[in-house]
Amino acid sequence: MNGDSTISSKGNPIPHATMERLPRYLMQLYRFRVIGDANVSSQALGESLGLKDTQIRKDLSYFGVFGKARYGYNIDFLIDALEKILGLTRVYNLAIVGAGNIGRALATYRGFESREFRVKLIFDNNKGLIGQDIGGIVVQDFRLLEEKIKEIPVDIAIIAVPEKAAYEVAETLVKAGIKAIYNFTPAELHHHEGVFIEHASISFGIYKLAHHLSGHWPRKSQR
Amino acid sequence: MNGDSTISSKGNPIPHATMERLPRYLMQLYRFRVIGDANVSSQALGESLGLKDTQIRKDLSYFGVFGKARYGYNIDFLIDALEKILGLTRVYNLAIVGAGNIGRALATYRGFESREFRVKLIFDNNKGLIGQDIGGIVVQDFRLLEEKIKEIPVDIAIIAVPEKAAYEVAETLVKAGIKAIYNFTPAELHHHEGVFIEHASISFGIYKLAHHLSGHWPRKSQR
DNA sequence: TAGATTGTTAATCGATTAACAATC
DNA sequence: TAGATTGTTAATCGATTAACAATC
Repeated sequence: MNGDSTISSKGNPIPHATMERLPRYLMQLYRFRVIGDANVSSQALGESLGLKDTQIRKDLSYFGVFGKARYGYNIDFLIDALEKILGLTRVYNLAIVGAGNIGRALATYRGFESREFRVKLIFDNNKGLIGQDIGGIVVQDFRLLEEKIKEIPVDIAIIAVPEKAAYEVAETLVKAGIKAIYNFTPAELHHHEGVFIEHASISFGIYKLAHHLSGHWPRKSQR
Repeated sequence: MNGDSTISSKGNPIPHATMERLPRYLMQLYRFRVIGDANVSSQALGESLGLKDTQIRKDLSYFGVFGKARYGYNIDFLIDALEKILGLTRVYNLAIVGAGNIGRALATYRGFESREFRVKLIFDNNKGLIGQDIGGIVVQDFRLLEEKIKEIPVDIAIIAVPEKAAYEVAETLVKAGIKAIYNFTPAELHHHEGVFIEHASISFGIYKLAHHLSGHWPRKSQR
């Protein structure tokens, strides 16, 4: 979508699809570690994720050599490698824009806090919400964003406002120097040079389910 | 991932990627309609979504003929067609399992209610939550799920519980006859024959942002 | 009519998988 | 050693895009 090319440690471009899978590999490795496994084969890992073993080996091969023939992959070592690849070796400060239902849920989402993502700031433009405490953080006036992120540097901003407001919020974030945006609205946010935007659409997935359940569509028709 | 093949009105299989894009087309067409446009070219639609015009035409061509040379696509007609394709011509009853932060946010999410998705039931196993009212719906004991969905038929179940509990919840849902599951946990849910499962991962997207921001990974190394 | 835009075919590009030598 | 499993090459598969005749 954007000129999204990352280069592997061997100089090859990393397929987009590979990058999508790595977090799933990492999560599954955590699960294996919890149950006490020390190593895992590409076949076992693939099976647990509904993927072919060759897919796993190819994906990992972009980043170097992690396995041993006959033994598979050392889980601790591979976890370490994937954490490095995914940039999970440092802490990321998050700002959430929008203190409505979704924003509040994300502010206290354990999946962020249990990893290296720390919600530091929450903004809204609703006077009824400004000043409220959400999980230990006081909601700030959105108009103070630029000022506040000078005090507390923010790595990733989450947009959790109504769709209509999302475009303006994105503008403001980009102008304030934010380089990574996680968009929880259906808004189409593009064209911001040098800014990474990830879309986490809440409702799009349910359309696919609806399509599956209904299983019909119009025939040729019209003119 | 699963043997996910849908067949178009012309007998061709519809690419997975196409199905992912259709909801975005539909949303963008709503936006064009709101501002009063009557038709749109594949070029204009593509530009607004960061896609090539040929991509749009090819995607639509799987389902039949919707455009007119020289005029592009009639927006009302195309919206109608896409709604049919996506199965948005009927109402879908939703059940939410998990009345924590995410579950609550989804229960009152406008993006569902404003479309043809109606939250009808909310379940949890936490005594402190059972009996609570969330947006007009009383949280029920999860153990009563099978019984309750006999009274109120449910088309799609949303899983919004802690990951650990997700596997068991999915089992229960499948046993109760649910055919479509929208999974908001990082759990890997597979292998349920005849059941459509969509994953709406909240945290995976943020790993991609972290990777972009960090832009490093291990070199060859180890043995 | 002339020009714009469609739907579709063919070419390109990218991602997955099968096959297999290397190796533990 | 024999057998299992890796990393990688080559073949396949699928998705995107360029090109263009058809058509409004």
